[in-house]
Amino acid sequence: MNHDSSRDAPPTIADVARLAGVSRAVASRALSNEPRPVSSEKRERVIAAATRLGYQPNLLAQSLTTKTVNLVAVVVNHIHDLSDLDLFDRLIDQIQIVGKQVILIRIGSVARVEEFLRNGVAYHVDAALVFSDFADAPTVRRMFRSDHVIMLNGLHDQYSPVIIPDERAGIAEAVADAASKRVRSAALVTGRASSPVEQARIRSYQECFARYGIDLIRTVQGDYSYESGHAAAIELTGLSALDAVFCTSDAMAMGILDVRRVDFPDGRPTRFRLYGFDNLSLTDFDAYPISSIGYDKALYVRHIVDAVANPGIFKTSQPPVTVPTRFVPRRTA
Amino acid sequence: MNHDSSRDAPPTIADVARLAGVSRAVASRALSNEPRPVSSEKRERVIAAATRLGYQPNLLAQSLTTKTVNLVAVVVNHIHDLSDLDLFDRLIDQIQIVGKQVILIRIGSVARVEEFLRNGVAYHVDAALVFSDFADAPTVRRMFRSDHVIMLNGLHDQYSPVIIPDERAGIAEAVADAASKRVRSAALVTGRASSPVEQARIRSYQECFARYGIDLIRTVQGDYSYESGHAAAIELTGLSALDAVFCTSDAMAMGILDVRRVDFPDGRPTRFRLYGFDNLSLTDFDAYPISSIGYDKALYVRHIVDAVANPGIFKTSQPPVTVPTRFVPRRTA
DNA sequence: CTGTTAGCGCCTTCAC
DNA sequence: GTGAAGGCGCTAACAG
Repeated sequence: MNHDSSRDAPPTIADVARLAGVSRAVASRALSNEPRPVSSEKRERVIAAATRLGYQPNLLAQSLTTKTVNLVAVVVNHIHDLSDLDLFDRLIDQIQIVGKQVILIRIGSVARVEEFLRNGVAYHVDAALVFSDFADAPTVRRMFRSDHVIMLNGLHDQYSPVIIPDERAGIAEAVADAASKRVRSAALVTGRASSPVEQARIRSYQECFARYGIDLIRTVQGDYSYESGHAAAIELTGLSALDAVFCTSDAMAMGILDVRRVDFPDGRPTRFRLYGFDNLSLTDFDAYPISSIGYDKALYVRHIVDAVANPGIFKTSQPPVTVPTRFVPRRTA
Repeated sequence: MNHDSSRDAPPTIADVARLAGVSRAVASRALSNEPRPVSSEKRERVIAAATRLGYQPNLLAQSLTTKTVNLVAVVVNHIHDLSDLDLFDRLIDQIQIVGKQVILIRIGSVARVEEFLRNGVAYHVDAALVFSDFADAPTVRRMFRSDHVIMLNGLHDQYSPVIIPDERAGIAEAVADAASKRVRSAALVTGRASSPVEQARIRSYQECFARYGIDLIRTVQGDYSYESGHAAAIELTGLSALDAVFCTSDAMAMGILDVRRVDFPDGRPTRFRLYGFDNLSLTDFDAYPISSIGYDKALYVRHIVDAVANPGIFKTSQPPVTVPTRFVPRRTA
């Protein structure tokens, strides 16, 4: 059934060694990426034999002895949000560049986490990058039998490296922008308050509002989605003395913009200013020129990949690596 | 360094067996998902021991004997397009439900394919799902040392299963819709013509135009992106006798809509009708009510996962499994 | 039902 | 520089 090779089972290193007329050990050394003692004559014979057989090493077997699988787990709730597009493509690319492969694990719910733990269906990976907020650090360490979990979801503890956007800075800039435009009253549209990241975000907004004397007259809970933005907009209609609406996701801001589009001719605010969060590349579309808060995704990814590639440098209780966020003005504010 | 277990190295099945006072084989059988002969008394002892140790099987070692890795490679160009969001989340979820994990492999270029082949960094997976059009069937079989590659990119041969949307049907419906609205002349905005899928798509449009006597007065090449839609719109301005514009992606249609928004008050066409392709969930946003062509993504994914889970049923030269597409009217047409 | 044995494919000692 | 031997963790096959 193999349409590119004459033998049935894939060739092993033993086949290569036999064809080259050397021992398995020599074949192994010749094929290694590290410099290992082999006479250059035999090395060439081995490489020729490997090529002829179309030999591909079995990485699984290799991992069994080397204890390094070159596999990185990326654990997510789902890849559904628009903001995911901006991040994961880059992340996967960079992980591959450092010679590792990505196992993408989708954890739609806590039930899924428990199932994983029960059945042990998770590979023993070199590192796990945890975006999902359904799993905390100890759980993930257990899932992958590895201390090398990198927590990106806010559920970290002192034992694992952490990389987080410093959202306070961007929020402060956005609120300062509003204050400079004489905003006195605001509404805040939030996501799921269960996430620690979201809780911190909300606190930052509240602090900044207080600092600038902006009156937070209404908080509406959404779920980051466009639809929940729609709903929030309806809940906010009628509030007359509303100078600005801050949303903790761009998608929700998009929903609000669409409901209140008459108030934004050409995207510019006539009744209230609109601030999003995430700085989606989607806001480059003409129809959604939403002022937002974002960070340098390339830098974020670089920090993550650094942590993956250099497991040694982390020390217990080391402070999180942060990535600065900043306000990105567009027409809606 | 293990913060959830007293021992340093992760426990192996030998540890579990020792603690339970049984042989490794019995422990293995007791922990197996398949029904294997073990006395229920020993089974319980083994399970208790495994729980106490926090034992997680090493899937790598397991694979080495069972010859099945429960790993599926999903090979993509990138996950950048909006249409990807609608598909991959579902796909990964369903693959996990049948008990397999996804290795997501991003092949940004043909150079990357060659690098993969040279370095042999690809795991020996149970199946490879190929969306990327940078790799053809023989290449992918070589990459993964597996005949079980499922080609979804149009580059298939007779030796591997194929699942493709039947795009002709949806295109025919869309063009019929246009014809029924007295469209006589049209422009076509395409993606990269190098892809066989795109070539077939273009041919389908041309055939349908001919059938209904619609005059194809201009073809513009884009790259599926929003930006290329913008550019195409500018290239199309000035064509006076233009009744309809068909795009081979929704993103390009969105770009055109934004440039010509004055011609679509409330999304409804006043000068020409606009047809997209993909039926993005994004077109549920109020700002982009684009008539499109789409298929049932759940059905598509089901066929793919069926093929993954049942490697046996495919026979050489078997015809492709198709998924019907249909026209989805919205306001722009 | 149970335990022993023999590998899976690979790499790494360790003598030579 | 080389090869033989042992072992990574696990399960299949075999005797009992």
